[in-house]
Amino acid sequence: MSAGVEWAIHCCVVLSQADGPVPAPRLAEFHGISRTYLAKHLQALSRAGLVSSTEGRVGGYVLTRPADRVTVLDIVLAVDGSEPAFRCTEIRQNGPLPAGPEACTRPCGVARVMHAAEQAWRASLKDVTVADLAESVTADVGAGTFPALRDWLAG
Amino acid sequence: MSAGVEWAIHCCVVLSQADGPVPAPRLAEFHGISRTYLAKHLQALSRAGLVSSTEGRVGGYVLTRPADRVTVLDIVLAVDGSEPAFRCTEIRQNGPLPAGPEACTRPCGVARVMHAAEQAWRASLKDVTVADLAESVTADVGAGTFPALRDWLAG
DNA sequence: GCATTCATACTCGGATATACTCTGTCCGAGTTCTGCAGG
DNA sequence: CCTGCAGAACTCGGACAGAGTATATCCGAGTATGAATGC
Repeated sequence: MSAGVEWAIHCCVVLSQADGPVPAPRLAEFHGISRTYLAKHLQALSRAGLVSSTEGRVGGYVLTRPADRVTVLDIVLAVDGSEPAFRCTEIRQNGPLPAGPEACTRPCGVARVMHAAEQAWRASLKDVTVADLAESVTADVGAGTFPALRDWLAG
Repeated sequence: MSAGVEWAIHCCVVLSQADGPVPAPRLAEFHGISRTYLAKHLQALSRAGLVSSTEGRVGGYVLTRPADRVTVLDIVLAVDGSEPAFRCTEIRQNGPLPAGPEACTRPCGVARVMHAAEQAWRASLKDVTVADLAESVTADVGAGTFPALRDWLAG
């Protein structure tokens, strides 16, 4: 899995606590990561419609939806792509003893199992929102975190 | 996800229905895939202890355990590695406003969510055995499939 | 006819090239703020 | 003092290299078979 997913999720949590638009370089500096590469992933979020970008001197990124309407799954799919991890190549239709296409009216058992597992994975990610993550931050490192963040963003 | 996972699973299903050892080239020919590359993945299964290899003229691969004791998760982890897909880099400890290591007594919320999703994925794969897959094959393409397979392997 | 020996053919296993995606970077297009000149 | 304008600085967006991993391949080590040979 792409490491940019982690960056994107953390950035969304920060954006949910910011008052106005936050530029990409500021987000990168806050997390101590590469400015230019983070910008690439933020572009992916923008293409997916999760964040809205404004240009100009006071521009930056803003969450388009309320934090409790943005799921972790949304972010993961936006950054890593929405294609399933497992792609069935139908090898049962190859070789000297093939199961003809007419006999394969539904996906083979292997594909069904992998698909079900991916659905379970997605369902688990869909249950958690950015708002939930923000709450967990305050629970983990203290309630003063986000006010300090806002101060740092303003200064 | 590696495409070799699909190959390995199908090969395990075939091995569960074979009477004796099956050589890697035979498995590759049956599925219409690369001989040498399949051999590499079978080596992974051998290292993981899922299959046992015998050399010599009548050698080949055999399942070490009964088919109903081999889960799809076992095969996936053997081929793709057992490391989790998501690796937390603890970027909350970076930047100008870091959450010190002393405040991070447990994994951050993001890591917890990703870990839970991966657990759900693994649990789903662990529920299905090679025996279940073999049963689904007979249900999908007919009961005469495996006898024909055994005939082809013998011939 | 039977045991022994040897050549052989077949198997697996690891070491070796290539293609593709992820990672990281750079520069151009566009927009807003700010300073200044003029009325 | 207010308004209009021009410049500049800052922003995003897409196009451009490098590294790591998945893909594909080859050849060497080892073993059971089978035939040939000697008794």
